[in-house]
Amino acid sequence: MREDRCDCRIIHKEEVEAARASALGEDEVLSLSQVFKCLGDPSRLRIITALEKREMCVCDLAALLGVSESAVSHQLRLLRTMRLVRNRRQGPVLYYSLDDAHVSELVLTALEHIREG
Amino acid sequence: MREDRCDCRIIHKEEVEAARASALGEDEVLSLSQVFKCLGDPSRLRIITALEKREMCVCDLAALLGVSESAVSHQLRLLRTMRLVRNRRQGPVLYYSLDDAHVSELVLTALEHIREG
DNA sequence: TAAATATATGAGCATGTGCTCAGATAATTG
DNA sequence: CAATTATCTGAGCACATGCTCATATATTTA
Repeated sequence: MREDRCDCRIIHKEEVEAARASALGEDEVLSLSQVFKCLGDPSRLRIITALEKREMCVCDLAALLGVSESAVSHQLRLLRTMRLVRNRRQGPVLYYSLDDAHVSELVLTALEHIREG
Repeated sequence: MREDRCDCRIIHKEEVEAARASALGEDEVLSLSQVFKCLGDPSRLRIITALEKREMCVCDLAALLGVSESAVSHQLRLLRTMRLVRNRRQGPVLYYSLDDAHVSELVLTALEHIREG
């Protein structure tokens, strides 16, 4: 859609050009947004903050959140897709834990942000 | 809904109790999710990453993203509500910039995460 | 104060999201 | 292998989200 828009409303043309030149690629912006979107849900955040301290299985997470195991399983799939959590199987039970340190770091930084409001 | 669910599906009762005891408060989880949700949109992320390097006004941001000024304005309102950006007025023009260092930090951490995939 | 510029806002609509329900899959047990 | 337990998955529905369009507000200028 960019093509059929006129430039007459641009106040600082050079700033816009500079911003466009240094902007992130479309793919990276999309991946970034998916990671944040994944964190942008209360249920998934409660899962993540629980997993910060211990690994947990699906039915325990469901009990903790007070929602169905199906719902938790759907959420965990999303979190796994974005590599925010991983699991290990022990018999029939899948134990979930955070995938790497970035996840805790993101939550911690955001917590700082809202707490200093 | 938690009350009318039986506990028979809990495998590790003590873990669940411990998790529940150390869980974040409902309000904080909600605020956290709103911050991440705010970051979880490509348009808003493009705004934020542009503002990391320079302050910009609404119409320039609209030109940069290739969307209407109205759309940008709506997004900026959300970002302002979550204290992710702030603005200063210079005559009729509002210049937007990032609100604090947490914002860049969040984006940077998430970038690291997706780049090491 | 009327006109122009820059931005904000509300309503409405198309699309996305998160849940539930029903059923499938995987691992263990008798 | 049948039954049980733990988890996964697809479909469908209620609600949220992000855009556009029309209009309102704010600031400057003539």
